[in-house]
Amino acid sequence: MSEPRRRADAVRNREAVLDAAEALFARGGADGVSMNAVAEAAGVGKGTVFRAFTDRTGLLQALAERRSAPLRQAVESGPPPLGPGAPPRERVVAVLNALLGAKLDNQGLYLALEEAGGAASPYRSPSYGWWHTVLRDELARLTGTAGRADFLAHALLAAVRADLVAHLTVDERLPVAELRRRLTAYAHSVIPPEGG
Amino acid sequence: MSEPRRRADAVRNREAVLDAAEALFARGGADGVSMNAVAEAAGVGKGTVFRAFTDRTGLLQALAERRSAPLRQAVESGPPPLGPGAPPRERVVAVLNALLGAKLDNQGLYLALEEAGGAASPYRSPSYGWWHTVLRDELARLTGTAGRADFLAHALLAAVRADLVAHLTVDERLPVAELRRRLTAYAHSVIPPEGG
DNA sequence: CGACGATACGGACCATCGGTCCGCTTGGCA
DNA sequence: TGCCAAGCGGACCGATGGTCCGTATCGTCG
Repeated sequence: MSEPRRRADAVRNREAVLDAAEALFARGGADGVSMNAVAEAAGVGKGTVFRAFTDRTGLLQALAERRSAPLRQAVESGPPPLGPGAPPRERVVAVLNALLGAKLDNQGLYLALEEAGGAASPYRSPSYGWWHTVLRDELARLTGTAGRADFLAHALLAAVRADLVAHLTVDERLPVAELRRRLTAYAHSVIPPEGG
Repeated sequence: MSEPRRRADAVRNREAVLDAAEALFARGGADGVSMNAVAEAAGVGKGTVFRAFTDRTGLLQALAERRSAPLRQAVESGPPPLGPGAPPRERVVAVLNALLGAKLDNQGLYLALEEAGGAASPYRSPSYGWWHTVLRDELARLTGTAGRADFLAHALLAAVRADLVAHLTVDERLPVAELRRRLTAYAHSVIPPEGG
């Protein structure tokens, strides 16, 4: 069961690749961030990148994982309203807004991550499952049927998808503050009241 | 201003390509439908495909256009509840359900269409704009502020995105009837009441 | 400390894909 | 019937994700 021990240089390189890729996404946006570019920026061979992350999707997921770790931590065990304990309505809205924030920073990364189809569909990533579970469980405390909470969670997450967010802020030039306001209003109107 | 007249063989070939591509998507799903494959299946050179449709996105959009023309027609000038005239709530729900139906048939096509990023983002296609306008205008009759209706329309459309639909029906094995029920319930709960 | 096997490196290499180019063919009009 | 613009097709191109394998390095054990 124990992991077979990783060599020191492998660990070091993995970190370097992660850093380089993060920088590339932060700087240029989504385009131009090819695996070749990442390897070069990290000062590492291409094979090294693929050994560390299996494929492009693996790299993107690891990257997103690292970037959103604090947020997940806050949701898992931080103080309300993000952490457990707040009334369901408030917590769901807080989580959605936090997620929106993550997509706004890291636009390039999340665009790349959600673009993939087939086996790499965003819906198949463990990360999506995690967020969906959090929302669903919280919503289940408000709605009668489980199926309802389940679909509602999907719908709410769909409203903060990276490409929609990018479209609204970049193409339509909707100010971020306004976007936040609309998302919040929408979420409030969607989430059923306390009385089920 | 007049279109420069198209040669007969060009028209014929265009149709052949459309048919071949449609068949490919209907049969195999999204994968394997490369431009090369389409050209070959149509019994036509690759250059011909690109002259007729400019690029891959053009082909996909033309394809989707053709497949959904009757639906658009029905929404534009058909009988209620899909056509104009029905109460906003019912019409919006009807349109969403119709859209869901279109994504369920033609899964491969819509998956391919929504996968694209960058300049070919689904949100930049005229088709999306059209559906969004329809929903927004209808919703605007119910909500106070325009911005609210606008975002709500986006959110509702996001709930029937091809990859989400595929995830629910294929991965989660959610029966189509159940999906329809949940979508309808969700839409009803989201759309503000008449007095809104 | 030396040596040996497992692990990792790197970049040449490969297959595939969307898209372009251009010499040849064909349709349509006078 | 002859001319020429419109169209054809498939070889070709550049980029990309992913693989392969000879070589270098790590870490351990005697």
